[in-house]
Amino acid sequence: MYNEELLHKKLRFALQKIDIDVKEDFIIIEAAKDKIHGDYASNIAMKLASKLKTNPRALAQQIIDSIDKEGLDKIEIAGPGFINFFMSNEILSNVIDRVLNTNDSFGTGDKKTGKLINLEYVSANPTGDLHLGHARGAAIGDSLARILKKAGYSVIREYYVNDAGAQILHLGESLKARYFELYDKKYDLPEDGYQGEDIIEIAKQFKSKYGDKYLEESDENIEIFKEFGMEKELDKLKNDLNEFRVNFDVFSFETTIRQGNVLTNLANTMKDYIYKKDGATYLATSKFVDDKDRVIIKSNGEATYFWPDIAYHLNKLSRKATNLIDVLGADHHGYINRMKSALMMNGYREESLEVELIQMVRIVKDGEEVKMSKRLGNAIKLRDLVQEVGIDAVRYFFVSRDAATHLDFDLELALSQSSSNPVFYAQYAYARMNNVLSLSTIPLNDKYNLLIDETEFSLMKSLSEYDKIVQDAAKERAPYKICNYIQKLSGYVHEFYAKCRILDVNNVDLTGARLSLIKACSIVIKNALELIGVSAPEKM
RNA sequence: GUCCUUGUAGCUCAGUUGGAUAGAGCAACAGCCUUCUAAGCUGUGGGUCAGGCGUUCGAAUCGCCUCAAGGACACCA
Repeated sequence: MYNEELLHKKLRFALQKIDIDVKEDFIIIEAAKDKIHGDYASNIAMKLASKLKTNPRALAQQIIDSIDKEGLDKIEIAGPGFINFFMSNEILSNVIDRVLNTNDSFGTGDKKTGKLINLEYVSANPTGDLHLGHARGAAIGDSLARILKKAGYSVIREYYVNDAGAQILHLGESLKARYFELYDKKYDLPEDGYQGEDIIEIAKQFKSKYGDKYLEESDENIEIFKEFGMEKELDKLKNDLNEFRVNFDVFSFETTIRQGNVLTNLANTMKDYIYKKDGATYLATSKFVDDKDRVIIKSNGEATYFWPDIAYHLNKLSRKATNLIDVLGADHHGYINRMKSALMMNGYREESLEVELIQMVRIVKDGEEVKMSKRLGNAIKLRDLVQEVGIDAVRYFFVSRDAATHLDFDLELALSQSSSNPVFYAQYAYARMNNVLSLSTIPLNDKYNLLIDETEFSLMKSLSEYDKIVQDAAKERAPYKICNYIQKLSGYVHEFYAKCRILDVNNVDLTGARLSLIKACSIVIKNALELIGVSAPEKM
């Protein structure tokens, strides 16, 4: 049980004693910002006073009188009615043993029963390399998956491949054009075709597999180009993502989803909301939470992206997912309510789908924005960026801020190995702790009453916050909170390191206790870095 | 025009869901290595929390209005 939990419980019992019954999350314990306010504080007396129309300080006194004071050095009323808690050293140092005993699994939350989260992210079309926008979605999606699991949720990580649309046709034609070029034959690159270098590379592979077998001009062989191109592109995506430490449990293909008469059946079950107008088929999403109806089948008979995607979301739900989370680019904003509406037509709650919008990444170079276009093949690729600045820096950079905020990616800063990068700060803290531990021949001990320096208390309090941070980050779908925590803990580590000499052969007891403390710190830093997919180097 | 996101120190961002004197990191300046890694630490300066009105014991946080930036409003994906 961590400190906030303990105080929470104490407060609830105290309130029960004086016949006040409140909901559990009405009680808020917060870490005090200033040391003169103790270690933790609660505003419960003020919140209750306005409800019960009594004096907050008097109420606070009543609560204090009836609270169990074990483990507390002091408890006092301050300001307008805050209750400040001063924890005993023994309670504060409990966390060290808790970390050392649980090790890697420290911070793991209780299993959330009856919940299965399906988390879809990246889902980039296999028509080219991943660019920075995808990379941010990948880093955030993958980190979120790790955090949710740590917090106790069951998670399925999923990638949706649109292998049935016009984009793949363009890919096939672009590949065909490049293949023809290798034989000095002309095949017009379609206007919307892909011009990236990677297509030329794939064309060479195509040639070495099939030779000149598919050089006829007819349109009939386009399928073979589509399939070959997609397979190669998808392999590349998987490789890049894998190297970026981003993984998936399931790849779902559009062609598989709409196999057989899935869409016909769906049209049947949803027929009450489907109508024809101007030769197109519409879905009456505006009957729910959308602001207008949406086309599902164009007048030329082709399905829109939306239509099979409904089938896909229903498919995910049919696999027992209780919560769907889509990590999408901010430009998909208009898509949210139409998909929610479609799901509601099928009897699901609006909340069964949650969308995390990833705001645009703007690339800035020489003070000016660099425009990206995947089609023209001039986009900054994830692979290139990773090669320049390393996986750790890229992942940390993309995750360290709220997904909803715009991200200016300064190309020069990112492409130069810069010591101002916060990831080094954290890794350095870890490496330092690790170095001291490896140098020492003094055994760890649990004489934590010897740890009385300010910086040591900061570390202990920081460690005991970890459980709560993990839960918060999971609940709010906010991986950046882990980064904030890492910075804070690393800062305390550096402060402690600068102020307190750890290894001292003349004081084995204190040294042993300090070694236990820094061992715990190194475990938690590594643990937290793992949640955002960043490595913890033993040496730097 | 409607909707979404954002607006906090020169720059990049936090701010524990309404709490106490608004915080970090860069950048600037001044210090700290005979001792476990100076990729570090300590200190100084830096603020109309975009602006206004309201809600209450209390607002950067909640509500309304205004301003600014970006995005979305397809028989595109």
